[in-house]
Amino acid sequence: MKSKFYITTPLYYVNASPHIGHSYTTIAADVLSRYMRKKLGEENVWFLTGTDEHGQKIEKAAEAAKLTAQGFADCVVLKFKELWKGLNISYNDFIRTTEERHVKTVKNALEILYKKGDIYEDKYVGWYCTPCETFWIDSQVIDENCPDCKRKVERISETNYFFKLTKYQDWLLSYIKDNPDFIKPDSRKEEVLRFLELNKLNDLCISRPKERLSWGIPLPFAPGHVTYVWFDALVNYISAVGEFNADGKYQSRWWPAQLHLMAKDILRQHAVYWPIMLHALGIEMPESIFAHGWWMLEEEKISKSRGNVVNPVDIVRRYGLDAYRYFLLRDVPFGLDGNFSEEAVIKRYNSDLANDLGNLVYRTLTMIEKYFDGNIPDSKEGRIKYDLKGQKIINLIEGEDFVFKKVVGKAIEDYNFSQSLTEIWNIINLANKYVEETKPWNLAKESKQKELRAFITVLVKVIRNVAEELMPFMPDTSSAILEQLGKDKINKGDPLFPRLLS
RNA sequence: CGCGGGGUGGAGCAGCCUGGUAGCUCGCAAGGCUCAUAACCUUGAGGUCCUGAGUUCAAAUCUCAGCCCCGCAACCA
Repeated sequence: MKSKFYITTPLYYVNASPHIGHSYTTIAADVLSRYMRKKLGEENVWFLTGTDEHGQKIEKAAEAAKLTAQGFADCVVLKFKELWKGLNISYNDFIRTTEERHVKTVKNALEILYKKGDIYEDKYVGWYCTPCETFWIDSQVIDENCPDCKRKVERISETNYFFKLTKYQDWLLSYIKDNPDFIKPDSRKEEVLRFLELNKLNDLCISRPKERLSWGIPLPFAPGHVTYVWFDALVNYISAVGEFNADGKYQSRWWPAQLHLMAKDILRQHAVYWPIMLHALGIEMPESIFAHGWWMLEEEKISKSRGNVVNPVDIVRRYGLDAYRYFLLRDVPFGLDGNFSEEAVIKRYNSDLANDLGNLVYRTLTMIEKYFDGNIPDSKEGRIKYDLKGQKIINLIEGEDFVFKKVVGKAIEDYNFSQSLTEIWNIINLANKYVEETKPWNLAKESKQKELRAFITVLVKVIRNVAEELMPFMPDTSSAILEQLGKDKINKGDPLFPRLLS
């Protein structure tokens, strides 16, 4: 692990409002960023997100909304930014592909590749599906219909510009093989490898004539054409954190990225197009690319006809922000697909947050009020003699090896968020058991103050450590817990997660 | 021969790569306890690990064949 951490989400396409999927990727990136800031220091972490705003779909959507393309994009960007604020996303930078810094870098990149001969002009003859913005060759088209959307395709013949993917296919294949951590998880890496082994890449058409698409970045060497969306969008990862100097050398404090995070549907672009673009530009590869799974909406069939789609804002309003963040990262191992349902959210909320965590904090606070008059016993006051079980727990959290901290951190660094949370819950459960085994109410009756003091100290330490480790996942909850335990006089107040009736 | 994911106690999953007493969470049942949010703790019931064949001393785990389910849509993470 390097001493700095640059992480990105994909640029979200602004042809509509953000949904659960966007929030998933971004929350995961946020958790990693927060964790890394704690580990490496604030100044050594850079978290980038943003929006992809060019292309035909945007142009069309804007038209439908009776706005200019830029005006339309501006509106949707606001929605994204609002959502990120609502989800407590701690991004350092938000880049839009319509910003000058980005446009400039894209143009530079295009120019460099053109001069180098990696972009060339050619006549394209074939079929084009306007709604899909996709080119098809004869064999793919079925009765002059788009194989994807089944609508009529147009026969077109036009001059376009192509990027020489073919030239670098072998290089990419061996790069991926030589760098086993480049594409994660492994199953995805295998997918890409197999794809590269079994197929011959086609050169990528990276332009659209202006007559057909005006909403894009013009090619510097062919002003009658604009760039294709993916060529535009991927470049953001470098345009946001650096620039090309006069010699065409890219310079940046943050590059290369430690991690590009995305969902599995855009792995191809990130694992094939992007590395080749970088390589052709003479730029270092990102350290790794991670493709996570999808959330399947359980009520999908219903929601399609009824039109009520799961909206992150609604879930947060109903169950709270941290419950949402917790659910997404806990319920399904990162990388696999999951099923989203409110029922599942409620289950997690009640059993994990209310019964386990919330209740542990609450019962502990109550005991501090009851047995110690609201003052947390000072652990410095004399040596504390823990009982055997208490000592075991203390060893886990503050023994030489800091086992607890280590296993939680290790899982996060492996991008295994659910595992990390499971480890945290293991110690929460251990603490709940410890209460049962120690029976503090008996100690109180027998006025065993010393024992009681040691007992409470164990619980307080567990809770503090849990809050500490939970910070990247549930920042608000962690702060609330630490604040409560930081007061001179405990006032337990309301439970953190009141049970929900389902 | 389209692509991809998957079939493990009532539900949701882990285990499979690197074969060797089948594990977790929820639910259910009984009991315990009272500091606590009808919470917490203990114990228990419940499984042909899709089918068949093969490899092996040994297969949920490896090989082959077959069956079945899901997505391939949108706001596409």
